[in-house]
Amino acid sequence: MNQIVNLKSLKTTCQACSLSELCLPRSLDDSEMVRLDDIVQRKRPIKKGEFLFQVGQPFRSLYAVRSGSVKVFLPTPSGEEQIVGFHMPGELLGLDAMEHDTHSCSAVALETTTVCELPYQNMQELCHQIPGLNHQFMSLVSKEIGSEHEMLLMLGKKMADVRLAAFLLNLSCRFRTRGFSPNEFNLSMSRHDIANYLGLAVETVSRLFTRFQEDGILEVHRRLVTIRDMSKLVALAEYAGINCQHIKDMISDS
Amino acid sequence: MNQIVNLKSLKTTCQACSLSELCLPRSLDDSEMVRLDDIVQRKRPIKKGEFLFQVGQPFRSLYAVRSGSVKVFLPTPSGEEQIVGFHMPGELLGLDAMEHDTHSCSAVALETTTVCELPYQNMQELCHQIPGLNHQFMSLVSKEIGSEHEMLLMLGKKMADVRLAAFLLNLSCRFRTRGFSPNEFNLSMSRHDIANYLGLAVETVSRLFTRFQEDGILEVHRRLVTIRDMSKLVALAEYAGINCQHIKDMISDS
DNA sequence: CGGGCCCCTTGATCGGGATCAACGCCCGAG
DNA sequence: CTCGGGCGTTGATCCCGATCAAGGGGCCCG
Repeated sequence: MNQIVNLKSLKTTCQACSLSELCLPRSLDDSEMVRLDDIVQRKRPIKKGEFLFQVGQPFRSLYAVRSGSVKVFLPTPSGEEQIVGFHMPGELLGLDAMEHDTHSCSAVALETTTVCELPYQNMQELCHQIPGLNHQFMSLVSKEIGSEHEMLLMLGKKMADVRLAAFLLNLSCRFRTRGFSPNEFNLSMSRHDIANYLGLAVETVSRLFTRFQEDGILEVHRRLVTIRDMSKLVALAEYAGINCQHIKDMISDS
Repeated sequence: MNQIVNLKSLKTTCQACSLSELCLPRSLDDSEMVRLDDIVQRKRPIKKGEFLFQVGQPFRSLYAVRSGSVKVFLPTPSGEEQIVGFHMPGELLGLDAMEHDTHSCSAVALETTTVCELPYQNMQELCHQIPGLNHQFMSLVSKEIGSEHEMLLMLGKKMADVRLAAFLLNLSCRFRTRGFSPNEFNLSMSRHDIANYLGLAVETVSRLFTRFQEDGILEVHRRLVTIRDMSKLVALAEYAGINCQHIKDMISDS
């Protein structure tokens, strides 16, 4: 009896999910959402360090992060890795695997994480039946491509401090969108991961955090980051050519 | 009368197109291909330096390169640009615009180029009617994401010589796939563009071309590149963690 | 055919960030 | 509690590739 209650609480529906505005259900009506809900498999939480999938595995499902966070990376033969993204609740993973029906990158949880599994076969069928779902899916895919373009710009042209500033600002925005404070948040990834993602050495990232603190931009304690001067951070990141208008609007609103 | 003949010759069909195996028509049957053909608008050739679309323009169509080549780039407020890709015949452009119905990057012809325009609205409808088309479309999108992941790896971790080697090898493969010589080809982009794309300075690229010649890897005359020692090139590029197995197979075949 | 511009190359110097090295701190395990 | 190890910081040095500078050569234009 008790167990049934637990199962029910685990089996949150898309309708009840606070992320539905960010995720696939966006702009679906109630009946459509129920049908999406039917194919979604909500898995037991995965622990920090566990793989969601690994490069080379057959591709069966896409995954949407429900809580926690995930890093996605390309392992190289030499044992290094290149992190290509960090994923937060409401974001989709596994899009790169549709080409060869094989995962071309690996995904590992950065903390205890829950995901919704979307069997691709079923997703295709449902996208076929619900044009709005297909549209939202394409939109998320397109967003992924766009954000990778921005990343190419960072890695190709920008100084180390600009990269870190843009990274922090990006996180800040994503936290805000999810209802968390944009000014104070915990990094779920290590300095090593940040450095790897930004194409820098760990030492450089560490030194930059120190410098940003000295400049009064941040306050940092271990992985807790507090943004003290958003406008300075924006000024730095604007060199990245990233459009920060919405952040400026936010600042002037408050 | 004469004009009619010219129009007909311009109006190549998907069925007759030598690129159909690379492009969207892949795995469609004849009747399906005719329907795809109906929505494809074949435009007059665009000249070197002309824009196919520009950042900020409303998104109406995807484009498939038919002949020639195109560079795609993000312009920054400061007037620089970051090239995010070069596109060859059979490849799709404009995928990043589906998110906001606005182009988030610009595309310009590197030489006289012809493209097939695919009005997105019609594409969506046709994808809905032809599952095979939808699948091939998703596959091409996925491929785009995958190749951008590889680019992130290059820019994040690799030495200049490895980047250029991997770039040339990548071109070589794509020429081969299109029925051209993988060992001798003309670069349609300037040194400046190559440097920009690879996150290097023009001078560095130029010096590397010289060094590769001294090492007997290449022969270069202006934009004509001849690969003299494919295995050395592969050895260099393998440091990039790029899978070169198919190239090795090709070498041992010959 | 001649001039100018752009593309490319080559040389010299500089500097941002990688690398090497060492240490402090937090945290979990025993 | 103590020990050990991973994570993060800081300092010193080095090097790859950027930048500055200059010159050559092809191509398009008049």
